[in-house]
Amino acid sequence: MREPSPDKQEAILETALTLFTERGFAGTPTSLISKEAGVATGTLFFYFKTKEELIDTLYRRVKSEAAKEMSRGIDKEKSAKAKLRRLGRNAAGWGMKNPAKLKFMEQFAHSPFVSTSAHEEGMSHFLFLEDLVRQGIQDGEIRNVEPSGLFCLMASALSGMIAHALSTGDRKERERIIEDGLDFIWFGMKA
Amino acid sequence: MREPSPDKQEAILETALTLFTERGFAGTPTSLISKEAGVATGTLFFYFKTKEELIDTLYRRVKSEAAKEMSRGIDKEKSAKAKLRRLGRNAAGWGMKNPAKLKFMEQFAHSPFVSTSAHEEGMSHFLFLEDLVRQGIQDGEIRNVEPSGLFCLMASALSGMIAHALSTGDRKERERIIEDGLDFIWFGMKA
DNA sequence: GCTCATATTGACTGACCAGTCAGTTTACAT
DNA sequence: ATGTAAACTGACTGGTCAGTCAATATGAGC
Repeated sequence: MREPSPDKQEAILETALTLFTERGFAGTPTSLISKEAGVATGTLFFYFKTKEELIDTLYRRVKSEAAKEMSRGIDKEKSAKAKLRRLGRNAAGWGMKNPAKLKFMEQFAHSPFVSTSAHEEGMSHFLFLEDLVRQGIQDGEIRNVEPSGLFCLMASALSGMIAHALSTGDRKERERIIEDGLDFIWFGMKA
Repeated sequence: MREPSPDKQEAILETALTLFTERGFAGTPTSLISKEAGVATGTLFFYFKTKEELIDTLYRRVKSEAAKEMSRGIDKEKSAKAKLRRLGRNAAGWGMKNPAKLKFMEQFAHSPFVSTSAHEEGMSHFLFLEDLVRQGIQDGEIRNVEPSGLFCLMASALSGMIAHALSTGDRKERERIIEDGLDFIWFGMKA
């Protein structure tokens, strides 16, 4: 018997990530992915039944990783304000370190190539964030408006902020953009 | 001689808009577009040299229309706060009335199918917004941080807000989402 | 009505590509 | 060593589709 090689699957996923962000889903033939990943066409289809399954897996992974990185250490903070700020900084840090994954998320967030179920699963990882908002409202730290609305506003502002921070090469300026962005979000939410 | 028919070109663009948002760029064959638009394949390629030229034209048009609608009547307002609120309401109103166009913009904002030049032209229509922010800072109404950063934050929050408002059918709730969103944005910006 | 330029048609083509499969290699068990 | 189950290979195929083009329809000017 032989064991499936996590290395090969990983190589395929990583290559696909880069190529999909650079050339789009339809613009990248599976043959190119397998070639760049150093495996045969057949191998790609051994690990992923279809091209769609490949992008779906990729989407789930990236979303899940992003959510995990963002939530890192927020229970250590006690106030909603501090939690939110920590979360924002985590998000920014991850985005700076993984621009390809970030671009991938943006590019395929509304894409019909990614299945509805993958989109839903991706969303689900960020639900803890809505709870965080809800708790902040209960504690009187956050303005009492519909939490799901605040969550949307915060998430999109965050994403816009990171994209903008990435557009400059200067580290100092990036930090300034991030701090300003976090201020914007906090002032928008606080009671 | 015969004149090119604006009607046919319009029908093609309108059909393409719907199909692209529903099925993606690569997912919609030109043959389907022409069929649904009620013209022959050849006619589509008479009005648009390539499929890319078609989506580019569409992108430019939609972005330009969106910008125009958003800026409607903002010179009537005197304060930055009032201008911003008017702009936000315009944007929301347009988005509610043109969900397909909005979805198209979101879906293709980061798409490699749309040429760089079309992306740039699309962006350029929203530059007046950055000036508005700059003016507000000068007048002491808006917090003194880099205007381009504020612009990004505002734009992404706005877009997130509209998408969220569209997800409910109830008119009253929509209005609440919009008012809450505009508050969020304003509190985030004001001095 | 006739002419002519151009709009319109749709069958066709050449290229491309997702996914298959018959065969080959690998590594584990006995 | 040998058997064997599963990983791996890559040439191949069936289908699809962007874009072409020779033929035809249309309408403006005479």
